[in-house]
Amino acid sequence: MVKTGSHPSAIPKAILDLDRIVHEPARLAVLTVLASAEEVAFLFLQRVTGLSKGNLSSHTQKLEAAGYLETVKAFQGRIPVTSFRITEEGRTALRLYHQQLRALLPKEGKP
Amino acid sequence: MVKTGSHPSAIPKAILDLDRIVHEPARLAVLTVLASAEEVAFLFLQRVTGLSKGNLSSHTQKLEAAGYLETVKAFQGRIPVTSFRITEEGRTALRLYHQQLRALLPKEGKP
DNA sequence: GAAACTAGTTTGCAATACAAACTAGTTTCG
DNA sequence: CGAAACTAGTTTGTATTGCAAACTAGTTTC
Repeated sequence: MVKTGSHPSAIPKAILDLDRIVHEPARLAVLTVLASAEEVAFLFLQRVTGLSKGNLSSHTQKLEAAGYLETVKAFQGRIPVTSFRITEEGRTALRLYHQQLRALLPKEGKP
Repeated sequence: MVKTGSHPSAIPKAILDLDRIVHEPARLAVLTVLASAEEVAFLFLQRVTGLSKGNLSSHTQKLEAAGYLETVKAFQGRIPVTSFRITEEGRTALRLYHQQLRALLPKEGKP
């Protein structure tokens, strides 16, 4: 029988409401790391995510534009070092994203 | 203290391994609906997802190209009706995706 | 038989994501 | 010293998306 009408679940539309800034895997990885530490250096982030520098740079810029992280520029001796901190907004967005995902995951062990 | 080294979790890289075909919200919504019924009509799918026709059409084509659904063309009277069925591969991919998400979601009620 | 409607596809455009190439400076070594 | 190689990160160009407006093909209504 072909489904053409009747009781649509609300889940499909909820999926479309996911925060695309967070949903992008590269950025989700970044936010996840940032959420686990006070401040994280660029190169550390690059190593743990495996992203290229360029790619990481643009994703962190996008996250900064969204207000989800802040960039800290400093020097280690005379070498420039860029680090990042997740903001409260970023933490909130990540938490919300997790909640939304939980809501749309079927209960463990469904056919 | 800035994090520059030490014990990287494996999660960040796992996030990057998510199946992008499934990860796109529009397609995840489609697959989710298809997984819940034997066969689903185009227009029904459009209504429950809220996607535009063009958008839905291209996503179903992409899912078909990935082998995750099959398209069934038929006539209802003299009107053409397109329906979709999830394939075994599609079901497997969706299940795997769910497992991966579960693995990377923190335990309920973490700060 | 023109106008309006149904069902879906193609198209063109804007926004990504990504890595190669570049910038700016530092350290090493002949 | 000064060229070569290295560090840290940004900018750029390109290829891929995601999306809806415009189109195709046919059907029903007036």
